[in-house]
Amino acid sequence: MVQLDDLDRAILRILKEDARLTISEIAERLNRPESTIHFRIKKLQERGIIGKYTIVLGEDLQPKALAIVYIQAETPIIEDFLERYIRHIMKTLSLLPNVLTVARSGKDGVVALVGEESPEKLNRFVDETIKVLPTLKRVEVIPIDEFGKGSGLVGFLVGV
Amino acid sequence: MVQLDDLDRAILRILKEDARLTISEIAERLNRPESTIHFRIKKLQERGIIGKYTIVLGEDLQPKALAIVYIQAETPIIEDFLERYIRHIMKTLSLLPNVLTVARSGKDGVVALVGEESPEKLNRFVDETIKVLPTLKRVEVIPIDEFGKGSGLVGFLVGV
DNA sequence: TATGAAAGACATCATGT
DNA sequence: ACATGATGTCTTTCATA
Repeated sequence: MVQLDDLDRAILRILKEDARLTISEIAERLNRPESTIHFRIKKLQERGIIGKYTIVLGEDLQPKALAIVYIQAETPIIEDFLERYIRHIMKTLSLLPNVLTVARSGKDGVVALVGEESPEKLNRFVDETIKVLPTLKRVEVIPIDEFGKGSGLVGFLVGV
Repeated sequence: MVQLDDLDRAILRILKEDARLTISEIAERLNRPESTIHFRIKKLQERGIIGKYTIVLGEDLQPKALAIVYIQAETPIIEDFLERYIRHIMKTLSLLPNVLTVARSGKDGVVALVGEESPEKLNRFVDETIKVLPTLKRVEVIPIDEFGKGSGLVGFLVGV
């Protein structure tokens, strides 16, 4: 199992806020020697607790209108067809730049997080790209109007 | 407007992959002088196109079972009550560590991304913490079983 | 595992093309 | 936009506890 002490957690929280702080700065904030911070971070990386370092893009590049789209396919006679059809939908959606996330939901479902410049474009996208997919039992669109927690995820997901 | 040329985009893509690469390494990959890369990155930061540098936590710290939970509140006689009630729900959920994201959806809706160690715990959480909220018209649980795109978001959102 | 010190690598900045 | 060089800072390593 994963064992983290207070120092590890403190370091992780600081890096989450700003991964570009230097070891010396972190050391200063936590009142520890640089070599200790360096050692801990190295271990956290080796243990895979720090998965990777990345950037979050700013608001200018983020889509202004977001929605979660839940798709449910009709259950066909042949079970194997459903499986391949779901995979196909996921693959297709994944290739679109305005589809930020694609995930499977149960045997016959797919959820996607979709972003567009405006609510109108978003609706059009859903109508013209998703609702036209054949043999869908259900398409549910859940608009996202304002984040209360985790708003950073858009800048994290959006591509260039 | 946001204007990015190919070099900017190339740099952003590289930093998204690994924000700890040195300027010299990036310069080498893109066959450009270090000074140019340094200049571009500085500009990207100043322009707010690079919002922040952060870390993504590894799988060990991530919840194994995920679901999107969509809550719709009953529309009350007094309009202002709905507004405050929705805000209250969002605030409450935001404080819970296993609630990774909270967002508003329309006038009467809240969407949350919830994570737990196991599907059983996840169900229990939904039953005991969400479904018990008063005056809900609807609670929809969309399980997330497997990511096709954007899987990194869990490690990005999870706390320590 | 923690620490201190020392060596090497790096970012940063100024200047000029 | 690119090149070069000077400077100071940071990372990294290693010896020691």
